[in-house]
Amino acid sequence: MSHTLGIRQAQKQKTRQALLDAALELLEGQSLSSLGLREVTRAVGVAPTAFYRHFRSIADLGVALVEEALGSLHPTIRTALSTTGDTEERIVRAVELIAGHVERHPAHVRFIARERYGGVRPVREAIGGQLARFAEEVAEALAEDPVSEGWSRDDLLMLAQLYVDQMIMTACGFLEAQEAGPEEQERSARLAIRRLRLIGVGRRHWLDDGHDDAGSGTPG
Amino acid sequence: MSHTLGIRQAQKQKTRQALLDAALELLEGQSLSSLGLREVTRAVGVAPTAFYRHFRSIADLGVALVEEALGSLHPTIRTALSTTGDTEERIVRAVELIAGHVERHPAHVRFIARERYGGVRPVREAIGGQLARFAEEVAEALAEDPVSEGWSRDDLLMLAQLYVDQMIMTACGFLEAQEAGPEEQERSARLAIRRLRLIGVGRRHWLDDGHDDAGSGTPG
DNA sequence: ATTTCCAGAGAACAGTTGTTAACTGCATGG
DNA sequence: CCATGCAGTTAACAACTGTTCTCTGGAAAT
Repeated sequence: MSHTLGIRQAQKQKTRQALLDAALELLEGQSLSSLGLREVTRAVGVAPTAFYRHFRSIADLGVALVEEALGSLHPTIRTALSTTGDTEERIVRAVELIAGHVERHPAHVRFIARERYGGVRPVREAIGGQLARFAEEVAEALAEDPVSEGWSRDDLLMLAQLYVDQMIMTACGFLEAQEAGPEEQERSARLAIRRLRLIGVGRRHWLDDGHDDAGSGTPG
Repeated sequence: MSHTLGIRQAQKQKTRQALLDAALELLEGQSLSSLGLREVTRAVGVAPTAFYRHFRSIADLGVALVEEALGSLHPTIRTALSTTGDTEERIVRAVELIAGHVERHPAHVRFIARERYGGVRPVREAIGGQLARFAEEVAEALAEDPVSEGWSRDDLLMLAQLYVDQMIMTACGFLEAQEAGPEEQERSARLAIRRLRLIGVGRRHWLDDGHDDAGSGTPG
């Protein structure tokens, strides 16, 4: 691992990264299923056949892009979840964190939003897998919160998924607001905060009303 | 309107509908931005040039598909919102309604989910416009509910959008569950119900805690 | 009955696509 | 130092794309 990889491998990874970058840029104006192999190689300035040295197909490249866009986000989320503070503070912090991420990696966010239900099955599944991992991490963090006392594992996961979906929708909102001026971004932020607030209120009062759900079926 | 349109116009509309249907079917395996004009006409069994008699471009056809998929949904939603009953009953009713719609028009739902953040700008905007209309209708219905006493117009719209987004995500869940067996559909339904329940709890306790938000800025 | 109109057909255009094959040059391992 | 491996090139393939122009048959209007 610590061994500096040779000139050969280094150059290969460089072109591979160039392909990924070019693809991501081209994807700002279209979907993955319409992205052409030649289109990508042309943008990089490399022969079409060179593509096959790195990816089996465009779908394969798409999966790699998912890894790049979401894979590195796990530690960020973990640290964000472990920050202490007032409920309100944590909400604002989370929204700011999302806003920052969208501002720094807009193309990545757009790609994920676009391909989450996009036309390329393997990519869809890759994104779904990563989001499921996020949800589990959030659920884990929620479980350690004293507010979650008495919550079933199922309900915790439900709430975690709700938070993950909310995170994505907030990111999408910022993305749309980004090309509509800063005052729209501000509006998006305030909207996201209020949404999270409302979900938080629901969370704190979840066990107040009786939830005699006969279908939950998790007696353990 | 009541005038029976001539043989000429009738045949034209028939071809137009055939193009829409064929496109929708082809879109189950790809995104709109990769759908070819010739691909569609070939599926219908018509000359490629005939396409231009009905649509200026594929994007134009996409917008027409949005109209078809979402336009007819407004009355459904309005009636669904005006049904009376217990909070829990209404939630279950709503989820059942979504499940039924997905089962009846899976291709339409898939299309909307896929193109909401898809690669074709006019289609994205058409979907966004329709969803905004939905949100306004929901907000209107919420305003008449006694639970909404004391709510600001802004907060009502926030909640309405949350419900609309929830509707779409529930529909997407059913779509994914559809190709995974009935027990997965059941699971999706129960998950959606609990989500709506939690949001409902948050709604009922929204005004309990003080929300001295200095940034809302809607004094009028 | 005759003219007008127009949905759709047909052919052709220049470009594009993914994929195969055989190649070249250079970093690498023995 | 020399042989091997392999990233990237070149050329060619059949198939496909959107768009234009010209044409035709039959419904509609006069």
